[in-house]
Amino acid sequence: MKLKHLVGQRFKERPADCVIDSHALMVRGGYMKYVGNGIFSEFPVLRRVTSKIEAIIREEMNAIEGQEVLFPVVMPAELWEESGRYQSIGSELVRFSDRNRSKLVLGMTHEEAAVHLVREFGQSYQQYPFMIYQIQRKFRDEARPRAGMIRVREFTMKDAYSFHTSQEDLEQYYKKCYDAYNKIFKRAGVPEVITVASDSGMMGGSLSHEYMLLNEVGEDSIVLCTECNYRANMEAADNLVENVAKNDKTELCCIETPDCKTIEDVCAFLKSDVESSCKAVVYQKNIDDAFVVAFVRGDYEVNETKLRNFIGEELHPAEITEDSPIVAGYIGPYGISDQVTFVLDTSLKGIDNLVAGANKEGYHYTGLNLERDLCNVTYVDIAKVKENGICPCCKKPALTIKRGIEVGNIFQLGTKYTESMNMQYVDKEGVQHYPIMGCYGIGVGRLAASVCEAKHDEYGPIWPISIAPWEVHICCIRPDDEETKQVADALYEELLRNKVEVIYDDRDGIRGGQMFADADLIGVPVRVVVSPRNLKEGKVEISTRDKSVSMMADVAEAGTRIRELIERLYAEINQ
RNA sequence: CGAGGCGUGGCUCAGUUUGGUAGAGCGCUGCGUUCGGGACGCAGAGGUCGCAAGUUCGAAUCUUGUCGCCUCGACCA
Repeated sequence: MKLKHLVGQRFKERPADCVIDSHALMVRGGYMKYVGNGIFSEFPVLRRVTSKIEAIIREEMNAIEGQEVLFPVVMPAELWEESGRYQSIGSELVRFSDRNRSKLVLGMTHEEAAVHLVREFGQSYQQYPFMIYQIQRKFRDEARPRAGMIRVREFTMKDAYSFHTSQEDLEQYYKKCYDAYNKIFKRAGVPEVITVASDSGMMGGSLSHEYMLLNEVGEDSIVLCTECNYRANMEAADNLVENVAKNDKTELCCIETPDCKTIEDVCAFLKSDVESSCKAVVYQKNIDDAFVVAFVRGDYEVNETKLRNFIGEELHPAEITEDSPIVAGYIGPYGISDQVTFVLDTSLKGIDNLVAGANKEGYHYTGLNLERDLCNVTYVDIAKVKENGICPCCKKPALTIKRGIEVGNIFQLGTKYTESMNMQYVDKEGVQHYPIMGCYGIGVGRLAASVCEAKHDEYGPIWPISIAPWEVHICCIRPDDEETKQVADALYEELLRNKVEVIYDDRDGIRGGQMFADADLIGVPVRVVVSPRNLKEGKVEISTRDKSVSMMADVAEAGTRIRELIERLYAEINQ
């Protein structure tokens, strides 16, 4: 490919609306073009990256007996009504009608389509297990697309669905898929992708893992243990708290605390510790606006995912008015209105002498002892883990919190979809059962953008060779010089003959600086500079994008040296 | 959906306060000089100033409405 014919313009200035580097570089480098909110087209450079990622995924999925299929993007609403998700999913699912007023949806995930495709095939236990997958576009009407290709509305995803006749079989396959995913990320040049335990969310099911690329721009908080291998998404991380009983039980007192609406105010006023105060966070159920109050120790935050899972309903932050059965700023578990559901976090357990709101404007209780003063006290883990928190695995206070980009996930789904959509098989004894499912996803475009985010410098992406748009970038400086042009042309031809993927810059009238800047933006791992200056010594210059290799090679040997270098780069990734 | 910011050639932005013939740099076309980290000169092309209504002799500029984008929040396999 000659660079002068490559579709997609590169330019110097950082676009104003790009917040993260990968987005700016991919726009500047002619990788992608904005079409609409959260919607982009891919130029050839990016398409070459994403198709390489797709090829790697395909190989690894096929290697664990995956069978590639293709589901439709547009599906009749009936299919989604069968599983119940036509109702249960919010506006993220695009719903519309065709000319006959038939209700349709845009595929945002394909569990329904997968079950639909195989429910006749899977009637006998003898067909199991099997896995089907596709690599396809999905549309999700995200509330707020952002960060370039990281969070978009339309995107390419590999989604896989496996079907099993026993939980043991699912678990065995889940492990295979777990390993296959690690291979995929390693082959894509990001072995640093880690797995974390995750919350299953709307997918349902029990066990699930997310694959995270640790990066500051990530949207997820990841809890890691520095002493053992414990890793979890903040949403799913267990929070262990050990309160040391002080045995200083005192009487329950109601004390006037004027204008003390925050924990800090109250603690300052009463000269008490935040650690022996009780913070209230108020939510309302989406379904009927009923109030739910979460009580956590003053220095903790509520983990809304864990709270939502415990309540079993969708929640939203409360709007407290004068008619509400609670008094903003003075909410406490003792004497709270019985119209309100409240949950006590485990961080409150074992505190003898608690400060909490008195449910009365301008008053707090001191000396509250939950087990003594309330009946039937149960504690639920609904708080966010804190830095240096106790690891649920090794019990050491060694937890740390980092940001991560979710590039893939795997779920043990169970029978949620096979039951609701009535997919059954008969076993040896002729008894009907619902197959057990697993599902496994990787966002292709997000992975490309994440790799760019993780591996770039101020001049452009530094693509791992396995997913780079090309393997070699030849810069022919001064193509108006006859010998230079001849040598560069010959090298280009030789590499093409040897099936090397090469992008060739032989533009006339372009200065070296601009050629290098363009090459940096395209981020090809091996760069070859053919110029009059080098040819004076009978050499061409071969270097890597990350600057780890830089050498001069004789013209006659250049092709061989380049191919050796390419092999070495592949070997480094696959070692 | 809530709060804030911004919409002026392909890109980055000035001009808006105080209304008076639409600007610069990059990019693009042609010619010339240059030629290893985004060169220079000359000559060009390209904009209903997001859209609509209003005020005015006159609106990029003032008013109202509307659409879009960005950020934070809500939301989220």
